[in-house]
Amino acid sequence: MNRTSPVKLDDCGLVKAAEILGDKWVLMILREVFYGVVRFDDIRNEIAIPRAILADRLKKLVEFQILRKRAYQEPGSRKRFAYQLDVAGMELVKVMLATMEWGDRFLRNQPSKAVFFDQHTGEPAEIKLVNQAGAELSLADLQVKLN
Amino acid sequence: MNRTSPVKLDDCGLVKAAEILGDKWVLMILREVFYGVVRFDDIRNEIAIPRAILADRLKKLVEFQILRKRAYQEPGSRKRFAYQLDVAGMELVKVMLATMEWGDRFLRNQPSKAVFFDQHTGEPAEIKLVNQAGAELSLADLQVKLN
DNA sequence: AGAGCTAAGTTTGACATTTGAACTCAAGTG
DNA sequence: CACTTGAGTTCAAATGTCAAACTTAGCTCT
Repeated sequence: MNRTSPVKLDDCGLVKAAEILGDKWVLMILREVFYGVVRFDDIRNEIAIPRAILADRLKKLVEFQILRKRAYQEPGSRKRFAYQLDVAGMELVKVMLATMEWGDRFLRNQPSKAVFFDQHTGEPAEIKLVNQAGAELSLADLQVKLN
Repeated sequence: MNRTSPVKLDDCGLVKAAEILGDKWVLMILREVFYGVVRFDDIRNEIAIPRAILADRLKKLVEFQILRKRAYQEPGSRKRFAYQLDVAGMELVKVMLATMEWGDRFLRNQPSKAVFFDQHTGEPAEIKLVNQAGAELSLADLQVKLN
């Protein structure tokens, strides 16, 4: 039982992350982009998000270099825009997969419809909390140290 | 470039998770609880959340069995309530740590103030995306299969 | 060249949520 | 018994969200 947390809000990555990722539309947009749905109207059709909100959130995601906006042209079609994963976006893969797994397990109570594999070996890929030896840990095994 | 995602919204754990975790206050409340700050007014002092919002979010978190509300009594003090992690809440550890790491790296651009260790061996604990052999994978190594 | 279509937005005004401040209420304490 | 404290509720004002209508630029068709 602590009365205060050991890390100040300004020094906490989770707090900073919450300002962007703590929004249901942001998470749903990112889901689409991870699945390769990258155009304004395609995203809108998928998740039924209001246009103004989608425009606003995409702008934010681009600002934070989670997505980048690129013009592209399909053969025989006019120029359009695609919102692709930028560096910070690609590195969200662990957050996204951990969240998806948790949601499947505790909110859907069903095995995930989408399973991810190492495309080189064909083995299933997993998110794990491990020590240096590779042994899996749970919350109770952890200890915090401060820098 | 896909026009639609391979998984329907209703079948997606991430979409369900977004309905709860897609809220900045929920993430900040959970941060506090993970750090052992578990009382209404203590949480409020830490993160400056409006009372009405805190009451509302705690209620939701209890409904979804992420937290549970317990009366307890400190010696020489009156009865109070604590919001502790429930089953689904403990299993959020990977989501929380992955999010914290990402925030430290891409939004703070600094090493995390809090580092987590395996308390049995003293080794640092890490969140990893791995194949069955334990080799680390990145987004580009992944392939999706559908159930 | 002009009319029409389409992707990607912006604007609008109604509706819902959030906010900070004030209030409540029950259980101890001096 | 008056006072404090933890854990909320209630309230009006500010802010955010929504669906529908509008805008704009670049093709395409004739």
